[in-house]
Amino acid sequence: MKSKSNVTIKDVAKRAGVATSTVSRVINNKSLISEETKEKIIEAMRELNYFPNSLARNFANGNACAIGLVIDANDNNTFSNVFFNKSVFGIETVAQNNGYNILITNGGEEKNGVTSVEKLILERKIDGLILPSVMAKKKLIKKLFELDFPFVILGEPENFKLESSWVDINNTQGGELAVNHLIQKGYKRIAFFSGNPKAIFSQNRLKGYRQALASAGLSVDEKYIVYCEETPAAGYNLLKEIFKMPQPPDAVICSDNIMAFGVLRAAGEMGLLVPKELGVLSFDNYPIAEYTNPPLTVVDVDTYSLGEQAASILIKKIGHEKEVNQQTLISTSIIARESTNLKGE
Amino acid sequence: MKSKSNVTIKDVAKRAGVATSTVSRVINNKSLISEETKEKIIEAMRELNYFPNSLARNFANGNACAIGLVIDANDNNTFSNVFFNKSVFGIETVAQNNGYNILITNGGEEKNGVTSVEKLILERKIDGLILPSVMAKKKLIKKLFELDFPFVILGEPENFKLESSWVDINNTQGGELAVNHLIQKGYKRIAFFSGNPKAIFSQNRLKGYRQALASAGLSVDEKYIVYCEETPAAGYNLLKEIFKMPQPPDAVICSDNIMAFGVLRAAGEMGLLVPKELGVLSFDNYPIAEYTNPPLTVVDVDTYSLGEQAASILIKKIGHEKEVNQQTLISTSIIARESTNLKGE
DNA sequence: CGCTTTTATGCAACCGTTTGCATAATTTAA
DNA sequence: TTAAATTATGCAAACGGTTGCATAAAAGCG
Repeated sequence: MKSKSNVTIKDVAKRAGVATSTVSRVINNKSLISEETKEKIIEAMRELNYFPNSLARNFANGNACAIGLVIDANDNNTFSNVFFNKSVFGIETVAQNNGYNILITNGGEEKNGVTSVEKLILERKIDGLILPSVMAKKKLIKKLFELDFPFVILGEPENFKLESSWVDINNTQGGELAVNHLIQKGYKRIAFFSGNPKAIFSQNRLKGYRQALASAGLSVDEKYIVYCEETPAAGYNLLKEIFKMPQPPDAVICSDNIMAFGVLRAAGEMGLLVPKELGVLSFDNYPIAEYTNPPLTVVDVDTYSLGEQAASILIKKIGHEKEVNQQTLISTSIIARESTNLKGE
Repeated sequence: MKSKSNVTIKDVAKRAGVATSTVSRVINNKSLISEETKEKIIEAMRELNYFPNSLARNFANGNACAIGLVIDANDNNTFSNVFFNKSVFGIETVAQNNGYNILITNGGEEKNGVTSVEKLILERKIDGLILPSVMAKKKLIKKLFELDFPFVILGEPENFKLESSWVDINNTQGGELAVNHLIQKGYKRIAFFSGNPKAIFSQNRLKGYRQALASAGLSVDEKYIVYCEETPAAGYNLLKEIFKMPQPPDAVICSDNIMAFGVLRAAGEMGLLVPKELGVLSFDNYPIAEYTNPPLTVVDVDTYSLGEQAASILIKKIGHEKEVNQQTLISTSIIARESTNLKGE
């Protein structure tokens, strides 16, 4: 059909006066080939401008050289999600370096009882799967085990936590880091404006928050822990609300930059000086974080590494029949900016 | 090698008591098959839980069912770039619906005189290419023509503008829209804070700006047109600078949200009321735009559609031997917010 | 120096589909 | 009623690699 009359391995073999198997062995540098024939073959390949047809190779080898990446069908902001994007970049880089392509798929839809992910696997389009924890439903994971199909979860999953491989940001450590930074700067009454309490990352951050306060010998005031949406409006309202308390906090940890944005605005309106009278710290380092007024101290999460790790674990799994499961946590770090600089150092 | 002992077309044929060719014809619903055998075959496929092996299909058909997407090797922010991401989402969606995968590749590196893009093509890993205009260098495009390989450029290119297919945001119309909106709101002296003057999109926006002013019978004050980096600092400095003029502008169009951010901060410090004393409008609608103080009026560019268009043009090209080249412009629209609401309507 | 071991290469089957051509079965035309 | 046209299906050769097995040549050994 689509011919373009291309050079094949046979042409190379003929030209070099050897069998196709020998050429194949040179391409894959397998077994022992004498230096002499090797050079002859490489020369022939160059002369004919030969490139191995990857379709034929994949077919013969029975692997697609592709890894599937499930995206959240319900979140049509997935692609404007910085968290997601940077990890995709990490995945992409590692995959590329190992000769794998990325195949993005919508996790949701089901057709005649077969999900699109399942179809991808059964049609042999992918050799492994990376999926965000929100997509790691029991049913799908069971299916993957059944098919003995290699996969890695992005973010700590709710189910099969021990039986499967996953990579996550060390949110507990991040929560500790946030509190320790604020304490070290001189803040004493630290509130926590959390996102969705059902999300595991929220729970872990809170865990770190509690641990760090305990280690510092400070008590946890449950009224200082509040859950809300990750919007500026929520941050704005929450700050105004919490300052009605007889003893309001002197610092706030926000689970999101956008929320912190609202907190800063509210502080401005209330005439509260940041960082003198209120420290503000947020998880994640969005591009806007350095441009807020004052610039925002953040817990930086390295989602690029997250992606890198996920991909390299997956590729290892694809290679070896049985691999021990692996759970990896990526450490966070503080980027200190003006919003928590209590002593004006 | 990697067996997993899967059901093949032969098993289905045997089960249904027909030849493999007949099964194949049912899979591809080609030529005429009697309803009777068709049903028999479909039944057999269901019973055996058969899924066609896409590796074998791709090999037999000689197409990879994949489209390459070149990313800018020099821009390691590519993946945090909202513009880019939304268009990728659009490309992805269309590709998926047409049975194509996306294969992302780094445009830059060259090895033994062969770029990675070229390698992808020669190894038959992709059937078509989408590349951003910054990556559409003369050398590469010539190569693509030589190989008669289908491609679409994302953004108006500098070279081969007429010979190749491309899709872009209608930046000229966007520039007009911005000016018209401001005029309609009652602003009279409109400045333009542009990005890189060498970028074609900047030139087009400026063209629209001039055209709209001319249509409205307003003269263009060249001192109102300034180029700078797309950072808050640049916007901040530029506004302070321009207000040293004897007759400063009463509105500013920024080529980027981040720049507008700096302009708003400078206005705040200078005691300039937005929108009463200064209208501020920006290209692009970042998530922060609705959370600035006051919320920012923007020219919204639909990069999702941009991606969709690019992908569907490419897929058409892949299908038909020769297709007339196509240049498509995606219209922009105004999202009016408080920052240009001069009359407090 | 003959025999075993090692090294280098060729032969041919195989991977699972697709498809041109041949043929059998059925319908149409005259 | 028979030849021609149409419809439905099968046969087998591709597609371009990879790889187990066989074998020839070279090296090592006693």
